[in-house]
Amino acid sequence: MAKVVTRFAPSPTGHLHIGGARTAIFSWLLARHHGGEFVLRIEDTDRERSEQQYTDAILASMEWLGLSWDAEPVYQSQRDDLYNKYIDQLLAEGKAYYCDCSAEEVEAMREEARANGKKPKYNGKCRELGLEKAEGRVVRFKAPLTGRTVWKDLVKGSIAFDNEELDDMIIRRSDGSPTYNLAVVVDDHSQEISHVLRGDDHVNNTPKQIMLYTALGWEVPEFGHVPMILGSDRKKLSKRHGAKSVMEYEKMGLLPQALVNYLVRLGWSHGDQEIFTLDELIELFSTDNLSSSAAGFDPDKLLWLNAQYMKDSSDADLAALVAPFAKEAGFEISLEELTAMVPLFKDRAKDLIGLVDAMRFMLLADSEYEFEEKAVKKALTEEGKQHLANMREQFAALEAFTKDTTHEVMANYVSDNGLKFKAVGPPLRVALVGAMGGPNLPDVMEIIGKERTLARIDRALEQ
RNA sequence: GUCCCCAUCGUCUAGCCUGGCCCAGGACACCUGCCUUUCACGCAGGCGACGGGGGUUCAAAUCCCCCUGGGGACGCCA
Repeated sequence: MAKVVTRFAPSPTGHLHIGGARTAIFSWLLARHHGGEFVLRIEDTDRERSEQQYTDAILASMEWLGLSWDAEPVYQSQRDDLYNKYIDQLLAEGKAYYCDCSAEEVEAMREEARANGKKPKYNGKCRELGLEKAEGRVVRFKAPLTGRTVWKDLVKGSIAFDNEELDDMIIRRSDGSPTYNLAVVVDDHSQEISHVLRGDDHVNNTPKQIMLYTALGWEVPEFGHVPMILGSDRKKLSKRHGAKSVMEYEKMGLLPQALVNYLVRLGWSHGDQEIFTLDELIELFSTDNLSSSAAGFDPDKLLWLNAQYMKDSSDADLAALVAPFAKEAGFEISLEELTAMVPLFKDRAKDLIGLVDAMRFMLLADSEYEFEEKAVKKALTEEGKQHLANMREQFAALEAFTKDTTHEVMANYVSDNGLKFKAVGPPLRVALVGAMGGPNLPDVMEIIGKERTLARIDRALEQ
């Protein structure tokens, strides 16, 4: 196979959404799998809606996801000369023509076609008029009137359109700027793109583009149209489904690898495997096992995957990951301390914000962590407090204050007094945690240390 | 309206091309139990699908046709 070059071509009119991210990932994987190149193109020809801040945000999201690109991004807004060169070429070769039909006229043609039970389209009025270049005239592509345009789609298989369905599209606007389909073809060709992977919504543009390639005498690239992502209810993805930008998932505390893994798995599979490293993905990826039907987005499964990645992270890595979230929540804590705490909590949260939440009682000062009323009532009874006071003395006497020694104190206290663990566990838990849930007590004590353990017991005794 | 695409558990999917190994496998979610001082995690089990109808065949989730349903596109947006 010739060199594989894929691309991702976002238009900077908003943040990078998960749908776009997914096609970007597929394109990236295809290139990496073949040892080819992955390039970026910013489709900013819509000057009204394009903004630099969105380009910056999209690139930042790409980086966060780990999708490296191989050359400086190309900006369509800076290539008018190139587009014009080819539009002029088509004009010179009689494959395009000037048209002076007004918007109202064209709209009337569409209405008429629709009334006749046809697909609404421009009727070719100026096609053979031989109009000269003039202010306010657009350039239209002289599309074939008969025949069929067919291609073998990488994900959907053979797709065919009757050329009769298509009209003479505008390739240069009256203000002189090129339109999307023209610009895309010129760019994909000039950037030597071999495989175009893009959203399903472009299927209808493909025959038009193929015609342009043919008219320009260029080789047609491979096309693959990835189905879109729907909400879990199979309806169009919207805000309330969690149709968010990549950036929002970053803010929620998702790991980029988990998001990538989830998105890839949504519409692509390799047998029963659910979790893939990036290297595995690169090695296994093929458009052959891309699904041709739309996929529903399931936030629960995404979270589950994220939890798996958190569990598999090293303590140091996870600590570095949560650090900004802890800070955001107002906690000043060193990376060392976080690294020590994280193993107790890593499998108790599904995202980094949840992780900070789980650690909250420990992060809070001894004078500030809160007691849950219900738990206090249940565990800090007179009897419970008595046991607490007794154990406090033994903890205080400990020289080495570790999870082993504290556990030993508890175990001995239980057996010496003929008690059940249930008699001392809950009160101590409420004393240290403020609630009934949480990690193993000796582990907690070892981390917060003797002073803080005693301080917390003292506070509990006052409840 | 016209054209294009799609159709397996609630959701993501395996199987479909190369019919029999599938009274359909895995994962998430859900339910039950186990583990545990608690909450999670984990483990074990359970619930749960080939959209409908016709063909072809000894045999169809798999091949063919029709229907239905869903999505997309029909711009001087991308």
